[in-house]
Amino acid sequence: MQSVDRAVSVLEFLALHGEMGITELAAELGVHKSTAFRLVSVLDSRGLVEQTGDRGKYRLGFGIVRLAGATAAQMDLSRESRPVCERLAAQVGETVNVAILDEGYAINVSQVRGSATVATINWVGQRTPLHATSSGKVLLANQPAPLREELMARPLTMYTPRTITDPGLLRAELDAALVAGWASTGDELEIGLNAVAVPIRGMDGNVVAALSVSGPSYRLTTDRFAEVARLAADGAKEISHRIGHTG
Amino acid sequence: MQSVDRAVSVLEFLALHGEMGITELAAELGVHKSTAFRLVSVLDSRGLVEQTGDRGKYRLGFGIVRLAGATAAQMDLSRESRPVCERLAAQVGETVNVAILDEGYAINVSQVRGSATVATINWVGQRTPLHATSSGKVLLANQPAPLREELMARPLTMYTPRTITDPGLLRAELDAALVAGWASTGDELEIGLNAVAVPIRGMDGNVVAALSVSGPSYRLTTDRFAEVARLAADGAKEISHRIGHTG
DNA sequence: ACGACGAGTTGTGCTATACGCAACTGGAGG
DNA sequence: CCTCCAGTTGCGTATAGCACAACTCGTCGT
Repeated sequence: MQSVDRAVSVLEFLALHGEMGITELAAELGVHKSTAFRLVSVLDSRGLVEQTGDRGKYRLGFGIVRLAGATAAQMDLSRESRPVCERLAAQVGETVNVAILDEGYAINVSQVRGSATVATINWVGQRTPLHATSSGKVLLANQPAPLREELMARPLTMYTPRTITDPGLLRAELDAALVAGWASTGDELEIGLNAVAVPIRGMDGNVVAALSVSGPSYRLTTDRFAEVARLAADGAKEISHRIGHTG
Repeated sequence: MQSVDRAVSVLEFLALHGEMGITELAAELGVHKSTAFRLVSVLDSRGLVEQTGDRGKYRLGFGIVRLAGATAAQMDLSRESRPVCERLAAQVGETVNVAILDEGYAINVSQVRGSATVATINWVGQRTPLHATSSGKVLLANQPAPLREELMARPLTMYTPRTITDPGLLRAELDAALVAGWASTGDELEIGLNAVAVPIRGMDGNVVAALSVSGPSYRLTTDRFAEVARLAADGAKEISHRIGHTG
C-alpha cells in the first residue's frame, strides 16, 4: 500500500509546514508532480486537505479536525474510565462496562471482567437495546424529552417475558431512574442476567455515557442493587471529573 | 487513487463506529478482508489507526489528534485574524500580514492587500528571514532567551546595505522592540520596502504570531510608524482575544 | 502587446503495486 | 478433541498507480 503510505506522508508534511504547493510536496515525497497532485486531489475531495485561497497551495482541511473530534472524546472516556472500572470490578466482583448512546443503541466502549466472572459475553463494540439494558435506560432517561420520545417510538423488542415493551411502563421506569440516580434490569435482556447502571457526565454536565455493573441474577440479586449503584455512582463521579465535569 | 480513497473511508468508518474489526470494515468497504487488513496495517504503522487491547479490533489513533492539532490552531488564527486584517488594511491603506515562527523563519499565514497597493508580492506561505522583517523581529524578540540566541546564531544574511547583520545591533533592536511593543524594518529586506509589526498573543499569553503592515517606503514613511503600530496593536489585541488570550 | 517562465492540471501507455483467492494461525466454545 | 470464525500471510494476475509529456493559466519583464 505504497500510495496510502504516501498519502499519510502528505498529511504529515502539511501538518509540519502549514501550506505547501504541489511541486514542493512532490519534491519532499520523491515522486513526480502529477502523482503528488493526484494524491492531494483525493484527499481534497474527501476534505482532509483543502486549497488555500489562491495559487493552488494546499493545507490540512477541516475533515482532520472532525476525525480528531471523534477520536479524542472517545479516547478520553475509555482511558479515563479504565482504572475506575478495574477498581469497581474488583470491589463488586462483577463485570463493569462503559457505554455511550450511538444511533439509538447503547454501544459498549470498554469492559472489565470481575473476579467472579467465569464466562461472560464480550460486550465491547456491541450495540445493545436501550430499553432492555441498564445502561440504555440511564442513557434514555437523561436525554432531552424530544429525543427520548423519538428513541422510544421505535419498536420495543421483547427479548424475555420480563422485557418492558409497553411505552408507558418504560416511561415510568425512566422517571424513577432519574429520581433514584440509577437504573437496573432483571432478566430483561437475557434470563438470568441482571445489571445496574449510573450516568457519567461530561464537561457541560450532560450525560455522555453510562457505567454499568452486570452479572448473573443468582449473584447480582435485586437486594444488592442499591449498594452496587452507590459504589458505581462514586466511580462515575470520578470518571466524570476526569473527563472534565466540574459539577 | 482508489486505495487512498478507501483508506480515507476506513478513517471515516472508524470515526463513526468507534471500533471495528477487519471483517466488518471489509464488508463496509466492499473489499476482500485481506485488502481491508492491508489498508488498516498501513494506517496502523503510521499511527492514524491503532489496535484496541483485544481481538484485533481497530480504532482511530492518536496520530489523527496530532494532525488536527496542527490544523486547528492555524485555522483558528487565519480565520479569526481575517476580519481584523481587512479592517486594518482599509484603515492604513497598505498590505497586512499575519506570520508565525516556523523552523527559524517567519511564515506568512494570511495577507490582505491595502487599497493603495498596486502590485505587491504575495507573501502567503513564504518563509521570510527573521532578522530582516518586522514580523521576524517581533517573533524573535518575544521568544525565550535561549531560543532567541539559537535563532540568532544562524548567519544574518545581508539583503540590502540596510540589513542588520551584526548580532549586537540586532539584539539592541529586539530589546527596543520589546520596550516599544512593536518592531519595524526600513529597506532591510528590499530597498523601498518598509514594515511595522506587533505581537499577537495566544491563550497562555505567549506570542504566537505577528501582525504586520508593509508598504513602499515612499508611502509608509518612518514618521508614520508609531501611528501604524498603534492601529496594528489594537487589531492584534482583538485577534489575541479572539483566539483565546484573556490578558 | 508579446514571450518566457514556472506552478498547477490533464491525457495516456506501461508496469509495478494493489487486489482477491486460498491457506494458515490462534482463540473461543461445545 | 473438533468446529467455527476472526485475523493474518503467501502468491499470481490484472488493474490501478506512475511518470512522461503536453496543456492551462498567471506573473513578470521587455
